[in-house]
Amino acid sequence: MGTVSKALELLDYFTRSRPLIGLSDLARLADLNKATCFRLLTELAENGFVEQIGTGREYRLGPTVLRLAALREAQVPTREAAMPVLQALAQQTGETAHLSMLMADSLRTLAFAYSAAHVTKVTMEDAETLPFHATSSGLAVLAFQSDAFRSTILSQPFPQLTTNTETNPMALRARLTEVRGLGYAESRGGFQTEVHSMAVPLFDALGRCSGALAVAAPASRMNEPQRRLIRYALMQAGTEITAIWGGSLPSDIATLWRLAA
Amino acid sequence: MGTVSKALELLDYFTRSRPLIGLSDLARLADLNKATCFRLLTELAENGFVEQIGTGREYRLGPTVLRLAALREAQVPTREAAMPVLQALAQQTGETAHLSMLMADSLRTLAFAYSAAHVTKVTMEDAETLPFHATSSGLAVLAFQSDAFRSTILSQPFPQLTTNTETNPMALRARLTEVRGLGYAESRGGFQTEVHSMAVPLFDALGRCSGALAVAAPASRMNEPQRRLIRYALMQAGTEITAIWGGSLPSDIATLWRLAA
DNA sequence: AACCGTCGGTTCAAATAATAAACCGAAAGC
DNA sequence: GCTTTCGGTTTATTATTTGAACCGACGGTT
Repeated sequence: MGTVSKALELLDYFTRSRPLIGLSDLARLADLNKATCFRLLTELAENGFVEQIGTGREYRLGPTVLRLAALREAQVPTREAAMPVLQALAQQTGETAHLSMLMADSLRTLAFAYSAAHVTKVTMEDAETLPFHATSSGLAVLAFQSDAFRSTILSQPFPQLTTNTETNPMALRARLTEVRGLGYAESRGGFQTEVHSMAVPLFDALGRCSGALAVAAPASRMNEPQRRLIRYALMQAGTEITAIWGGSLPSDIATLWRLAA
Repeated sequence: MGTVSKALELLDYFTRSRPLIGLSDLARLADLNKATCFRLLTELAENGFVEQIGTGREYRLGPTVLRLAALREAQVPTREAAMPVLQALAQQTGETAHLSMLMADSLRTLAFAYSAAHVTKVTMEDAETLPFHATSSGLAVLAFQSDAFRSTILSQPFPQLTTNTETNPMALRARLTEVRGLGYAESRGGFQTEVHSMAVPLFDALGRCSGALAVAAPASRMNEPQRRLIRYALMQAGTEITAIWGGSLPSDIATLWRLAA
């Protein structure tokens, strides 16, 4: 791994629940020598990707990321354009909705919306990576990738995150085939016990599946009528976001989703 | 300059008017060997900071910047929180309003808002760097920096951008003193002929001046009543944004702005 | 259809930049 | 006042980056 990647990966340690990180902490987290970490942070800071709060204090993400994001959104409206749909989805289903995107071979949460319908809800405090094998979003996205990409992912070992996590590559392949046939994916406690979720794939302007839209709920509220409601709402919202992105649904998906309506 | 900075600086070549850049073009722009540029781009792409459109085509900013920006905004609401004020300012003055922030020793445009009042207006197509010596925003920000920072900037030679650009360091120092006394800065065609602008400094939670708020108009519309209106609106909006940012105005500025009202 | 320039991408020896351990002084905890 | 940890610095050693030349593919010209 090159130096540049090491520096960029430092940025990944900043999350909603850990927005401020000190030099020594970060060096430990990233398993880097403190001097190395310092030099990388200094370079990031010189370019405004991180900044220090007071004097000799912790680091946090800097203003440059805002500027870059504004440019990206100006060219490819993704997040802002999808937010209203995401919020409507949360409200409509009464559960937590979230949008994830494929970024450099890993699936990351890009945005989420809560519903006020219940006091208990699935919270999304971290901008953490969503494992392909254990989340409905991961399955939805993986199902619609190229064979090559899918095989690369499936050739790596999968951690057993809960007692319900499917880790067998053969069984996962079968589930992916099933997902392609249904047009949506489901996870029942595979990522976190007590959390069930459903997800649909999203497609960009080139017809590639570049993300997923999901609704996650406490297992206790996931009965059959609720599943039907969420499935329907997801397909509607998925169609909408794909359209906003200027993407087009593969014709078989379009058909599946129309039939489900 | 380290490898990391070289990679990060590649991102700076993406602007609103040049959102897609090919490998060879970028290598030329950044004055890098094509192989080096390719390796850096590959690392940036592996981390989602850039992406390629089709196959073997140009590069553009990637989705990772959105995720980082969302995190930054969650911790330090800057852009989103200021947008409504910025839009109101544009509408109120009938001219183009823009917000800039100090990022790693350079002042960059973070957001802008147009007014529909006139067909001719100052457009902000590029997210370019604002020169300290030739823009009202630059003067407003520089006036409120530490002596050390100010001296560093003033020790570098200034390009003569228009016939009205002030490039003499001594004269600039005098103007900065004047800006501190008035609580706002003005530029009459120093950056672009035919563009006059006025700006006020913005302050963050630690009392540091971290950006500026400006209104730019065609020179032909900048008469004395209009100047008064813009000055007043800027001070109002500046107070508001500083408050939203959790910052506090230096007492002398607060006094100046109150008296002007 | 042969030519030309340029594209994105690759190779490999040579050169340069990154690394890690030890070391600061300062501040915080005990 | 002792100990630990902090952010930051120094240094020789080491591994990575670099750049010229090269590749096949593509798009115009002639």
